[in-house]
Amino acid sequence: MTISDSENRRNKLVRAASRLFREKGYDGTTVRDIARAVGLQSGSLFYHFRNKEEILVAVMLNGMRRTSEAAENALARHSEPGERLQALFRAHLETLLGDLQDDMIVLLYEQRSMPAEAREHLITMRDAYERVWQEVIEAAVTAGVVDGDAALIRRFSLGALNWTVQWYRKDGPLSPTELADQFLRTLTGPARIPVT
Amino acid sequence: MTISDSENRRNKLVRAASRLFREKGYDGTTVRDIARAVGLQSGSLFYHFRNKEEILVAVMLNGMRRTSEAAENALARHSEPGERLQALFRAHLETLLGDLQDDMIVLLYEQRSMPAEAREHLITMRDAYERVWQEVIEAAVTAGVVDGDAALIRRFSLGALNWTVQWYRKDGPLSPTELADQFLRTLTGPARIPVT
DNA sequence: CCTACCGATCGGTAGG
DNA sequence: CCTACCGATCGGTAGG
Repeated sequence: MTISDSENRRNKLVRAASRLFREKGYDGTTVRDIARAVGLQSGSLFYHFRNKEEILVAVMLNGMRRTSEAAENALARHSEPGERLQALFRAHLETLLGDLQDDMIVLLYEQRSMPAEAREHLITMRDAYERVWQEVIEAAVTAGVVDGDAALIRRFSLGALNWTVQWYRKDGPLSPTELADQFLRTLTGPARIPVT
Repeated sequence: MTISDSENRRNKLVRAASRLFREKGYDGTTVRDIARAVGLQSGSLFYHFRNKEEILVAVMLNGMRRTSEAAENALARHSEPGERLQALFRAHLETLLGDLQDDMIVLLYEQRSMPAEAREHLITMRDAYERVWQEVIEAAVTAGVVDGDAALIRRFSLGALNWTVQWYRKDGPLSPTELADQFLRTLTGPARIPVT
């Protein structure tokens, strides 16, 4: 199966756009910036996308889809509540700080610029993702891995994790996986989570 | 002491701008939007500010200054490590979700649009603020109120707190103060923090 | 996919 | 603080 040249070019445009949107914001990025990044004239961009918003939608859906997939795959390999919580922390942070980091940051911070219909679709996907978190945390509470209200723990955890994009450096001392484990330990207290 | 009309107008512009920057982003807000919000012609705005960036700087400094002041005032009233940590959590969230919420959200999310010199000034202020957090958390670790690495706990906590602007609703069940206490309890585990 | 272009809007200024 | 305006740039289109 070969990837058509047009599809390939489209993907390059989406990747260039996600980097630019992250650096300069959606409103601060021009269609000329994006076209230039892949060696096109600005008018040619509209052969691949109907308008600028459509590029943003592609970036966001990409980030959201990969986040959900990573969580699913990680959870499929564990059944014990503490391990599932750990797998979810790791999957989230590995996706957030991995090679899709640009998409993820745009996903977190440019919701405002989304066209209404696509934004609603994204919110539906995000709600489903948060329900997964809710269930995993509820099971962890029941098992005594963590204490407290599950919804608060979920918001507390996702907030702390999502905020890492503000300060995490790849050349720092901790990998995303190690950082996820450290954060989880902060939440559970020492020695309540299995070491794998 | 009377406030001059000009100063008053300037303040109104800053407040209108902070609301607009929060709603539509800095790049998505035009000087015409801001001027219209206080009943001015767009050209007249430049009688009060040299340029658009200067308005953003005013909003950001406002938010950062009030955050630091709130923390100082809160800490001045406590000496016991657990109480100090609680006071800091409360002060941060009360400022973040209080009547300066627009300024605070702009402060958190529009750093990119700041002119270089003012941005460096803000970073200096933020570093000082985070050092206060670091010291309070280190004291709390020493006192056994929380376990773990102080720098990680600081980032975890500030991340979780700052993220509340994404989902907190004033008409929800918890006040900012109550939410701060709940979050702190999530961090410390049950019954390690004094109830006041 | 390029060339050539358009109408709209932007931040900002001059002169009063 | 308003009027009148400017040069630059924006997202997007027509025709090939």
